[in-house]
Amino acid sequence: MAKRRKVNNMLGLAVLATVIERPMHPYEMASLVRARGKDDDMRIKWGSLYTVVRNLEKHGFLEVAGSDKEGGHPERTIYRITDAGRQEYADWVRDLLATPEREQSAFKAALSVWGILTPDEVTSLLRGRVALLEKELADQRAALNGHLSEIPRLFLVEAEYDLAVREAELAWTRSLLGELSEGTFPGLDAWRHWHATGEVPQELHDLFGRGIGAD
Amino acid sequence: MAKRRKVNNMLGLAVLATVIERPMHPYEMASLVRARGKDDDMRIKWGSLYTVVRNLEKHGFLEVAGSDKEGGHPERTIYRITDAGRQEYADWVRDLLATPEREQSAFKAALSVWGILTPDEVTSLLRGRVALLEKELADQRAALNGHLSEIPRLFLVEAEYDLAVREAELAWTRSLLGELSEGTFPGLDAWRHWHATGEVPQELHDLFGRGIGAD
DNA sequence: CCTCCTTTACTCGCCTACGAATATACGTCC
DNA sequence: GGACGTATATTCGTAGGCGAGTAAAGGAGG
Repeated sequence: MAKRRKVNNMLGLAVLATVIERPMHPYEMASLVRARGKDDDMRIKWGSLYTVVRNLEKHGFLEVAGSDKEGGHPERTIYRITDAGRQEYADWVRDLLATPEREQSAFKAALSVWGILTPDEVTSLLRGRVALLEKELADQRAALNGHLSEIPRLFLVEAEYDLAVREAELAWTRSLLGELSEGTFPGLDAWRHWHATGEVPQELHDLFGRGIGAD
Repeated sequence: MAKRRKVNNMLGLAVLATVIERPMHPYEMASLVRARGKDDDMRIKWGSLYTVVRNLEKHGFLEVAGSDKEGGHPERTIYRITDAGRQEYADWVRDLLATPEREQSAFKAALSVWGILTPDEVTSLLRGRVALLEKELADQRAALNGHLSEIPRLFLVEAEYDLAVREAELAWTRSLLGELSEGTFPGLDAWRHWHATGEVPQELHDLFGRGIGAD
């Protein structure tokens, strides 16, 4: 049901996942997440870290296990996960796995308004996107294969998932690009004409009256 | 380059996309976005709307075109897009189209820590996810086909994109689920053993010493 | 024509997110 | 050994996000 969590920030999940091992101070949690390469999944914002930890404590998912003053001045506070915290953690993961969430994508938003650019410009921009994506994906795939040789898949499924989804994105974009550059995308002329003359072509005209896309 | 925008909220893009047509007041922008079915892409948060509009004005992308007092008390302020606003709008769209952004997904985060659940529970949760996803996608596909019969594809690519990506997600999840339920996913026994006895299996043991996933 | 519900339209205020500043310890290179 | 860069740890300020509250207007029943 994707209920609203007391602590919603995904960084909180990373914190719980880390501190469940043993009590530690916030900075150490972040370091561990980073060391394990999971910071790629849940980008660490240093400003948020301490807020999130404090919130987790406020809601009883963490508790202070003492504070460490030796060495560094900044008096580090050590946190320990509580039973409620373990509960919340597992529950959260269950929820995330079971409930498909519609995440909003920037690219999708851009596609929904691409009409303000000319088809030719769009084509060239998408060509750039595809090139970048190809390169990124090649690197990503190489990195994954490298890791797979020393780490069990159990700890790498999220990377496999990410790769699969991005590959689908690439494939889709490529096919769209094909339609655009070969001129088979329907309405291309009207689109071009509209930008050239500023006048709305007949076939689009009535759509502007009511809301475009309205049922 | 994905530069940091003065106004970063995607709702701002929706606002610009709407107010570019003609001057209007914030509520009308939101209504139009909703009427056009684009609220699916950029979910409208009423609290954010006015903040975003005010910010767009502060940065010179919108300007006040007068205020309307007739009728409703709440004194509506009419905004008009400026040249800078048109510029920013096009620029923003260009940027979003050309630059693939790594969006962080909740599902991905969950997959990165799925190990705390037992493989059997994960399997059952994913089965649920797949079922939900199938249903949602069937609806989405039907809706898209319905729209395609009356609206040019030009205004529906973002829906096609979304569908394609979510179908890839479904396919990937299905295949993972296959491996899990047929027992072909590597390390299943170790995983199960770990949860049953609480002891870390040999093959995972050395991974916990250093950071898992560290290079 | 009075009541009540919905739609229109916006404001308020809390909470969160996070960049930037801060401050010490720890090497290391000349 | 002192100057300087980098890693360790945390606090602070504040802009922004957004739920919830407010309030008039329009319309539908009785």
